[in-house]
Amino acid sequence: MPELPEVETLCRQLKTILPGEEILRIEILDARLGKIEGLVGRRVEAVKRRGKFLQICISGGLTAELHLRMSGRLFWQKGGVPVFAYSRLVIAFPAGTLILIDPRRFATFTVQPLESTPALVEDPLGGLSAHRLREIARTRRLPVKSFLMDQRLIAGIGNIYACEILFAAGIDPRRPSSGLSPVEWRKVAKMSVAILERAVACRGTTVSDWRDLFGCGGTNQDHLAVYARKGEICRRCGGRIERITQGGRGTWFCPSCQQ
DNA sequence: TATAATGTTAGACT
DNA sequence: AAGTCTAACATTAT
Repeated sequence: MPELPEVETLCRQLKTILPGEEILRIEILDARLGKIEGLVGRRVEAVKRRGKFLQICISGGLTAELHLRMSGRLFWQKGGVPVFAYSRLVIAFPAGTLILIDPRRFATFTVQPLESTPALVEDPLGGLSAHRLREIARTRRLPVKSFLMDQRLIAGIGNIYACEILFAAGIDPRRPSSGLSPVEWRKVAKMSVAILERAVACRGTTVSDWRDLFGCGGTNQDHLAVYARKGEICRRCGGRIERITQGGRGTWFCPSCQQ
């Protein structure tokens, strides 16, 4: 479910709550998450985002990393003991309780020493270098849409935003990455930053079930040009949006606007 | 009942 | 060896 803008939304909200809070209790409700040890009694020092990972830095040199994968959601509850369907993890603080909801159970939560997490290759929120993108892509023949979604290359872009970025850049998602011109890479870089920053400003895209930390939906779905719009009219050219499958995922695009 | 869903990855194949 | 593709993970909704 969550891509960079959604995780960034949660991160910004958690930053206003967690730093300084002591971890009072951790409840694991899904054994798939594994054992979590050494956190109770420690204090949250910072909250950060690393691609689609949410990092909670803990006193004593530990970092807890949460990845929501496809269906994970994070809720903040003040007072009471809320019981949601599909609750998988509960972390209690003096100020309230953090709850992981995850129907499909793909989410992961791991605790590691502070500096053991690898640095990102590129994070589009800090701006993207078109030149650098082109350099990474030079030897790769995979479709540019799959390229944008490869987390080892660029961190944070998932299926919705990859489709939207390529529409905004006017590029056919099937093009081999190595075949884009410098001008085209400049468009991709520029649109990646623009699309993601707007989505952050909108607090994410709620097409089915995304909710922020306080249960509110985002508003970026109002800006979607192609995602999940198969058969609908392209607002730029009046043609029809098509859906194809790439790497097992749906890709929506406008064949006449994207060449 | 079959398909697809905002993610990642192990293993197979080239 | 490195790049790319496929199936699998678990569950719900259409």
